[in-house]
Amino acid sequence: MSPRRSATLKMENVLLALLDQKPMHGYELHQELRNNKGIPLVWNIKLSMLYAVLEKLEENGYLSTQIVEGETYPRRKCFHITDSGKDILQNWLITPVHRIRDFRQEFLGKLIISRRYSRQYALDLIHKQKAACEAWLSELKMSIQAHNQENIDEWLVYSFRIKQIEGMIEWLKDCEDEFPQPDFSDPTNKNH
Amino acid sequence: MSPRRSATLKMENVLLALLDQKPMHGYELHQELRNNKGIPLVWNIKLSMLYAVLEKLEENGYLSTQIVEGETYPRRKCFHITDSGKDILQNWLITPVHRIRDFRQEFLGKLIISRRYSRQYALDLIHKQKAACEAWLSELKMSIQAHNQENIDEWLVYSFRIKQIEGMIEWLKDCEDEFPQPDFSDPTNKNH
DNA sequence: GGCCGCATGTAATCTGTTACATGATTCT
DNA sequence: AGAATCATGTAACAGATTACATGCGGCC
Repeated sequence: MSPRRSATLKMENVLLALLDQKPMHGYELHQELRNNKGIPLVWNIKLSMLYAVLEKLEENGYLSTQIVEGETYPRRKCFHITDSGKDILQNWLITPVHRIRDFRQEFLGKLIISRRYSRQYALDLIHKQKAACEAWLSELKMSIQAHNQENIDEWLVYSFRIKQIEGMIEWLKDCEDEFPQPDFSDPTNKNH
Repeated sequence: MSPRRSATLKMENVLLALLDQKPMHGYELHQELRNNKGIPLVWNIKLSMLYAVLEKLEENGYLSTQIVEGETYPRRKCFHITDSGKDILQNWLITPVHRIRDFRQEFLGKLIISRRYSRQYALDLIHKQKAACEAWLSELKMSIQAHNQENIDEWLVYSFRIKQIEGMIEWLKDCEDEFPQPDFSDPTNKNH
């Protein structure tokens, strides 16, 4: 009864993705995160916090658990991703972020994760995000047109956002070019 | 005894700045914020939250209060900025932000507020922030040099940050050019 | 009388983080 | 025996935000 109401997940999806590769217990997951090259640059989580988040994900039904009594090590609580968890993760990975402020952490997280699945995944995400950015850009350019006289404060804010988004778009283009390896893990068609 | 320990202020300085112009009560301050053109674009605060923040600022000694019993209106609690509050505000206004993620909200807030004091204030802030950005940039360029082979995840993160900061620097330069009015509120020398 | 604007706040909730508690195994 | 690592959590605290409570005065 009363599964804790799920606020929309953000970086928690990173955990789902790691557990989608292989089931792990909390401590192991934490080491996996620390050993990772890219993710710690955009997301850090303390061990005690990790346990709390995993519990929340379990309450929401995205993870199931299994106690493993070991003879050579203390008991472990092993987390498996559920079908519901896979749905949530899948959906997160193909959806661009909808707010500028979510780009620097959440979009980078998505991209790093999506690249682990396949190059095509990552490129699709990049294309969708570029479209979203271009929509923001044209909206902002209308805003700045509408207000450009008199008010400098508005000009400051809007022109800054425009510059930011232009940077994002340029960078997304760089990314498209910068994924060199032809994808051989996903040959020409969908899931086998 | 035990004045609530002051976490470093961020956007609360905006309130100090408005109260530095003239003392106001909470409700009035809130309207002042809403009527403002620039600030609501970077910072929104609900009325009930505002009261809580004002109380915190008072406990920290940055504001003092005075009850005003009116005959034609309900009783008001009028907030005045203290010398201590002026120090904090002054210091905030001349200090660039030290983390990239504080730029889009906190730096824009500083700049909008500093412009109300004088053009020279704003230009000084811009120069300092540009220097800080350039320091970040050269640090990041070293990081990306050190890691550029093999690891794409690191490249993603560092190259994005570099692009962001380059955008900031360009925009700061645009700002310098875009403050047209020769400052006549601060003629040639310091506070009279 | 009822609603809106003025004016102030409290209580509850949610989120994130840190500090602490516990205990087993392995290494020296 | 003592320290480090493995392993899991709870309790406490801090911060932001929402929802709710209260009461006056003026207008329709």
